[in-house]
Amino acid sequence: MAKSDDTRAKITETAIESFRERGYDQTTIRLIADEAGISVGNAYYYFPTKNHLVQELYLRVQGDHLERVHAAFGSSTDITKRLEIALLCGLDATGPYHDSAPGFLAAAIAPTSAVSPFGPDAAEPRAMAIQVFQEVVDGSTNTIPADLKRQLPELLWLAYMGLTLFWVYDNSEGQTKSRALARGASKLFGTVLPLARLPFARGPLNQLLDLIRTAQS
Amino acid sequence: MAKSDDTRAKITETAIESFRERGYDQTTIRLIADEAGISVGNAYYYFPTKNHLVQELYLRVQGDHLERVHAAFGSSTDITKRLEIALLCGLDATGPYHDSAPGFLAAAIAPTSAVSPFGPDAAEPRAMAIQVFQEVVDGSTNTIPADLKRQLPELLWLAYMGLTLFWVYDNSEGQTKSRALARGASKLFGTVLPLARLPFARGPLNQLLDLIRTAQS
DNA sequence: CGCTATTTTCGAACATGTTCAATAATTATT
DNA sequence: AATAATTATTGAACATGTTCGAAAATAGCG
Repeated sequence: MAKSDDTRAKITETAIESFRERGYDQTTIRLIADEAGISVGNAYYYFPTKNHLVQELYLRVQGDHLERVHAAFGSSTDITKRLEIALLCGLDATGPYHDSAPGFLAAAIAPTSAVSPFGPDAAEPRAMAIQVFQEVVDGSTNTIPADLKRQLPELLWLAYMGLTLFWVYDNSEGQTKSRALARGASKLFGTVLPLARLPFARGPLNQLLDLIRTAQS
Repeated sequence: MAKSDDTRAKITETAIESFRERGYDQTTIRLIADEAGISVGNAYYYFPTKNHLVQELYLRVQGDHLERVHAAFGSSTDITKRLEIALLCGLDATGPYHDSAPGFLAAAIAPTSAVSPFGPDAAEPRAMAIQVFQEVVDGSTNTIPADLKRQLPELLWLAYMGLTLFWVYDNSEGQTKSRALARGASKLFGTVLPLARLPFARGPLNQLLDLIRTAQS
């Protein structure tokens, strides 16, 4: 099986490198096959789809995100700060791919696609992504209503997906706007979260949580 | 120019019909050309891209949305009710295309695509879409802070885009979940909106509006 | 080892969006 | 009306993701 693993690994590495350097569109299967020294058909023996190769890249990026977050959390225990760190580290991790982000996004968006963040094929990278926000919540010392706290990691992840969507369309120099949005959103979250404990906020909050639960089911 | 217009119209009609019946992927340029009785190259003389044909479909659907909304508003002057109507009518208008929604979405999502809802090529359908929510606001008798009121149509449109995104992934029978989400979100909006007038809500609200303004600029 | 079954590899073929040089049809000009 | 210029149309060609049947390499087994 060593030989087989070799081939697979060579394809993966070649593909990821090419995605990094040339972007999604410019990376053709024929190119990958050439550079990996194999045939086109052989690549398809290991990866049923070009998007399955993209998935390998996602795994790398998610791993990078998690690493960056760990390095950056430091001793921060305020959930607002931790959220900001998580969002900014996410932007840092995806930064190098901004140029060809549209291509990747288009590949990811189709629900039937291998890389749809909601589909079964992407369970692993998705779990890693949610893990980041799980740690944002778990490492915080803020007092948060239990039911909200339970849903928070997934909610924050969803917000992060929204930020990523914005980032794809963000043409500001160095994606400054996205970073500003990340900071501003974290801050806003920080000012709104304490309100969740006020009695009159329970109504709308429960409504919101119910709504999201229904949508997820 | 009559002949030219004829050709263009025949292409448009054939394409829209095919999109309706066969969906995005199954509708190939060769098929359109065949059914329209012209050559492939000629289709490209009028429409630089397959997605430009999708745009024609969007225009229809947007027109349909607006019509439905007008018919359904009736004498409702409560913004909550009007919002619910607008959202549900949107789902009604797009309903027939749910099966091939992923294909359309993938085509629409790329910022460089002709059909990106944020790009310049889609200015017309986007204006129509925002128009719907402009009417939601304008026809309401609720008292709303002026600055919020100004941004509201665009905000609601953005929320509608989110709903549409959810709808694409919604596999419940008849997209029941999306409808429930539309109703629930409207209701929630109805309970939260009055809070915007309370003094202590000004802080977070202004923060939010600022944030969005920054993001848009 | 020799033979069979399985795994791996190959490259041609296909479908489809798109491009382009050539040709036909139409319009404008003299 | 004749000619030049512009517009419309064609079909072949190209790039690329994907499929597939055949061939080669490898593993399992007597």
